[in-house]
Amino acid sequence: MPVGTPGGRATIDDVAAAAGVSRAAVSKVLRGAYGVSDAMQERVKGAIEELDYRPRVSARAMRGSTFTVGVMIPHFGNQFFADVVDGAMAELRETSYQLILAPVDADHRRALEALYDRQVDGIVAISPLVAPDWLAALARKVPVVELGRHDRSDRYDTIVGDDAAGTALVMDHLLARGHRRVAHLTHIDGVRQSLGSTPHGIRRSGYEQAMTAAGLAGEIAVVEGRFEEEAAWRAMGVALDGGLAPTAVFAGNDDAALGVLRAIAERGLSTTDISVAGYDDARLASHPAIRLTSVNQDGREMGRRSAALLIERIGGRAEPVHEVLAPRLVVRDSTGRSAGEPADRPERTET
Amino acid sequence: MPVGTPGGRATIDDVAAAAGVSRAAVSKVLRGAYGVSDAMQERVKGAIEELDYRPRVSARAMRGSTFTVGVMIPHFGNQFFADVVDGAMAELRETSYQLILAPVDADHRRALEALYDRQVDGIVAISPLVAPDWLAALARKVPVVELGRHDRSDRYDTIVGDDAAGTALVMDHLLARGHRRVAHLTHIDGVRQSLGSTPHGIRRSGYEQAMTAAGLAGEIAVVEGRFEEEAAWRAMGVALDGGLAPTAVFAGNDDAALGVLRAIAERGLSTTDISVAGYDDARLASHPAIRLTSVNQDGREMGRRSAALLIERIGGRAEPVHEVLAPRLVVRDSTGRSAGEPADRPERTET
DNA sequence: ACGTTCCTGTAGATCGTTCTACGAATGGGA
DNA sequence: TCCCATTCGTAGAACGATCTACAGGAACGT
Repeated sequence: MPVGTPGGRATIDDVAAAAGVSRAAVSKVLRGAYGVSDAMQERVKGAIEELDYRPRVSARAMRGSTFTVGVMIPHFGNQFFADVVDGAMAELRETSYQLILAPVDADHRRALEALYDRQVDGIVAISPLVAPDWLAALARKVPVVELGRHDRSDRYDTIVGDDAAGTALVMDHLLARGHRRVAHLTHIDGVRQSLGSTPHGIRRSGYEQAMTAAGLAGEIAVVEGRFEEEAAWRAMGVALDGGLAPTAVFAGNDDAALGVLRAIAERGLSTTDISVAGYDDARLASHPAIRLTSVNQDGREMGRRSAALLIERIGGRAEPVHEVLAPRLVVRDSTGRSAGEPADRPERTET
Repeated sequence: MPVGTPGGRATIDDVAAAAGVSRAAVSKVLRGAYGVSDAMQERVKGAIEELDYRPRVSARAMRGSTFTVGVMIPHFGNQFFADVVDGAMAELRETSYQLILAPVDADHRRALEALYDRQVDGIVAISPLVAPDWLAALARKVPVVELGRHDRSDRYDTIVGDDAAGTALVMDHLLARGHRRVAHLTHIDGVRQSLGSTPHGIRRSGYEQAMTAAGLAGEIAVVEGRFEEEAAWRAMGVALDGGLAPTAVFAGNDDAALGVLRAIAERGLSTTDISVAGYDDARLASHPAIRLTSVNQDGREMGRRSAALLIERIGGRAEPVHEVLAPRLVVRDSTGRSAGEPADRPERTET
């Protein structure tokens, strides 16, 4: 955009007038449609350049599509979600689709509606708390791909990590190390029956099952916080001060794990006293100052894949696709470095 | 949105038909305009509810405004930027404006154009690399508030931290601790003369000035990376392996500082060997596992303030506003914990 | 010379809102 | 009874693109 027109915005009519052709002709050139001579092409492109003309998406939206894809993530600053966005962006790079994000402020549905109101051609969302039938209704009007939902609607596609398997990996690891007083930090939402269908719900019940199966039902201790560093830190602090004394904590995600680590460190303890494991394997987990055991989910790949599915949906696919990705445990020092073991030994992976 | 209309999307005409009134009447009710009886109000609202009608933003955009504010940040996953978005969202919460984000993929201008094409009513952007006159041209067509630009256009408002002052705080601190071989990790962009006007440019030249003023011109060592953990880690690693042996590193932001810390730790060193300071004072900097000395800029407040300025601009203000925020140094263990000093002493702040 | 075909370009309807200008009641005062 | 205000509601023209249907002309074959 060179220094543009002085007053308002140039329209397709301005371009047509400047090039001495009809409005329809300009539209043809813009869309690369059939029936345009080289001479006209030339003149129109010149006029577009000169007037610094850019078609309005809103006007286009009135007929047909916006070539815009909406992405909704519940929280910025979460590395995993950022990776998802990155992946989706990479997938869309070579297409004519532009990506926009709707930030979430408490109500997930409002963000989805905001995208819908703006007539995006499709939506990629991480909104595990939204009711299935509400989502199905939305998906009837605009293609939707959901990340992290365990329900299987035939109206929207889903991509989800196998949270039960991931949780089992973590719990097996901790229990194998001899831990008995294992606590869990969960994300508490306003919704009731989300236990079986949300990632945090499944991680929580997976924890409880694993404890029960190991004969440790009596040791089950769930700390209710949120999957953000600060909230988790606060909740963990309260729990510790209230007498909770676990030897290991399974935090529902890495941000929460960071909060747990903070709470522990503030009380003069370290991961040799209380082991900590997280979930997501955000980049920071591998940082030498953190060395957090975590469950790897490839956010970038998930984002990429979800964008690809969405494009298929926009292209007309009607049959639902549901993909489940296998998680991978990455063991680091935050759990069970035995005394004397070197701190910088290579990471180990279990699938 | 209850389970909605079966086929396409309900329009204002559908609502009018259902309520047995004219299209104009429905529009009046929607906008809360004058000249509506209670009875009609009632009927129309009923029909809207029943049909699950939501006005299309695109159609509204054809006449007047979209009540949408666009935000552009260069990079997700950066805590500081996330705070900015959070602040802007908080400021807009009670207004009728909705916020959308455009993610950036290499070209900052493309993201800004994407927002412009979608006819947002105003733009908040962090795009220090975009040329001033290009930005001025954009700002002539849509209100723009820029964060982190040191130029003062009278077409767009700016909010910026005093990077020169912040840099001086860091450098004074490091030099006062007796460091002489202080290196700097900068962000390298494709643009030439950005030295004097971008935050990273000013931080870099501030570093060079401070070194020169201290008679250490010969010790100046600038490592060129990017302000992301991974890129900074890589660049620092190369530099260290290439023989660079500083006693302190001033990283241009906190993400970069994390990368520096990683590179150092990987080589068997710690912050007692090489002090590290960052910039932004992201939440993570205060984490007990990191304890990074940094320069605090209140991202949330900046975001809040920029949204407020934007609303003023949209409301018609023409005179430019340029605000400069004073930074504050937060000293933590990553710089100069003297041997024997306890690790958990309270943080100190210098302004 | 005439008809057919192909290639370019145009007219004009259309999408879903907003909003001005106007018409139809109603009620009150004279 | 008539007139004028006031109130409530409607008709219809925008807004800026897309895209179908069509018109005009050139090229070609007979």
